[in-house]
Parts: sequence; C-alpha cells; structure tokens
Amino acid sequence: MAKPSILPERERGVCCTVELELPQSRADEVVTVLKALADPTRVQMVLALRQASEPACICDFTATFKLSQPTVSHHMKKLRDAGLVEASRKGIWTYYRLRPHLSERVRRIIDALA
Amino acid sequence: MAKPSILPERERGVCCTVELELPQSRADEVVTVLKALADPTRVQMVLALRQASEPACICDFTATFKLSQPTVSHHMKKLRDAGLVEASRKGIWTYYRLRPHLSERVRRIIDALA
DNA sequence: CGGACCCATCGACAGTTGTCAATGGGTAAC
DNA sequence: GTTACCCATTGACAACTGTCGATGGGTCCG
Repeated sequence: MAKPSILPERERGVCCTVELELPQSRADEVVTVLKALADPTRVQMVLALRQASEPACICDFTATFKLSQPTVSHHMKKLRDAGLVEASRKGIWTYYRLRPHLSERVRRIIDALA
Repeated sequence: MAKPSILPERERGVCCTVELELPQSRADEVVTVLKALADPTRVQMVLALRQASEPACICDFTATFKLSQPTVSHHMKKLRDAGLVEASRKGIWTYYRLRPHLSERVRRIIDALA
C-alpha cells in the first residue's frame, strides 16, 4: 500500500464531492474509442493502418495474425462501428483505411499508442 | 460503404503481409491500460485524480457517481491493477492518487482523454 | 467496550466479448 | 456455367465485466 506523504485531514461522515472533467457525452465518446482499441489485435490493426501507405484488406490481416477470417472481420467491424476506420469495395476486395478526418481528441489517443 | 479513391491493384490469392508497429509485449502493455480506461466511471476517476490537488477517497466517488461503494472499490482496484493509481491508508481513509511516475506513453494516453 | 464509519472482498447474476465453424453472397477468371 | 476467391453474417460457446447486497476487518470516538 503506502507511500508516506502529506495526506489531507478528513472529517468522519464528510466526503468531498469530486469535480468531473468531462460531460457525460464526451466521456461516452471517449469510452467508445477506448473500447474499440482495448484489444491487442485491434491496436495493431489501427496502428498498421495509421502508417500504411495503402489501404489494407481483411486477408492481409488474416495472413498476419493467427486468427480466422471471421474473427478479423469482426474486429474490423468494431473499428468501423467506433468510427475509426472506413471501407471501400473494389471487385473482390474490401479496402480499409483509417478515417481521414478523425477528431483531434481521437487522433491524439491513437498517436499516443505508438 | 464507398469513398471513391485510388485503390491499389491486387492479385487473387496474394495477400500483403502487414507490418506490425508494436512488439507484442508493448501491445499488451498498451492494452492493459486501455482496458483499464475503457469505462466511463474509470475515465472520470482517472481524469479527476489527474488534476486533483489532493488525493481522493473511495467515498468521494461514491458520493459523486450513483454507484455502490463495492462497485467504486472494484473500479479503483482495476485502475490499481493496471498500475495507473496508487493508494495510501491513513486512519479510516484510503487515499488514491495517480501514480506519479507513469511511463511517457501512458501519460500521453491519459492526457489525450481530457 | 459499543457504535459508527471507511473500505475490501466474496458470491451472484445478467450482459458483453473474443473466437471459431458453417454458411451464403459477390465478383472475377476460366 | 463453374470454379475459385474475398468477405460478412450467423450461431454457439467459454470467458470476462459491471453491478449489487452481504459480510467482515480496521479504526476512531464517546
């Protein structure tokens, strides 16, 4: 436990009310992004897309990770639902890239991971 | 779907292998932090502790959020297990604060939330 | 000591998550 | 048309998560 240090004096029965930093809407927005990123596969996917020169396909990731294609599709869907990634079809392939105009906050979160 | 744009040409049966940004140990470390933060209550707790002038007690948060004391304790434990928060006992109270020497990476993630 | 307070842990329960095999829909090549 | 390929969705299952009430351990005050 511990760390000796200067600790405040308290009075029994009197709890300090905490100042919340974010309005709930912002907090929920942030949590949506964090939930989407809170998985090793998806972190790697996002960071790979972030600095890829070309958009990537599902099959690229199934080749990279040792995961089934439905699983990779499932992860990618989560990233899309969170608004982090967008897709374009071309023939057989579906190309995924990081969404180009992410909010400053979201961009900073992603950058902080690398 | 869509966004028309310049898409690469592909050959059937040939998937590009993706360049991973993080070694797995780093990815797991990051994910531990993200999982700890991927909850609205815990985001608010961390951000509150981040700019609090004094460490806070569990009862402060039970007063702020509409959550039971065990639930708040449970959330705080997750933050502690992730290494984001540390505790010191003093009499009846347990004071929590953000851990002072977080890694640069973790610090940046937290800062990006606010 | 007896009571009031702060807190951690346990057990339970519903809800969510990560994973896969199976299936089916498109599209291109033959 | 038939085949081969890429991909999304579904159903299933185990694992994890958020929440609470109940309980018990510390600590201080009277």
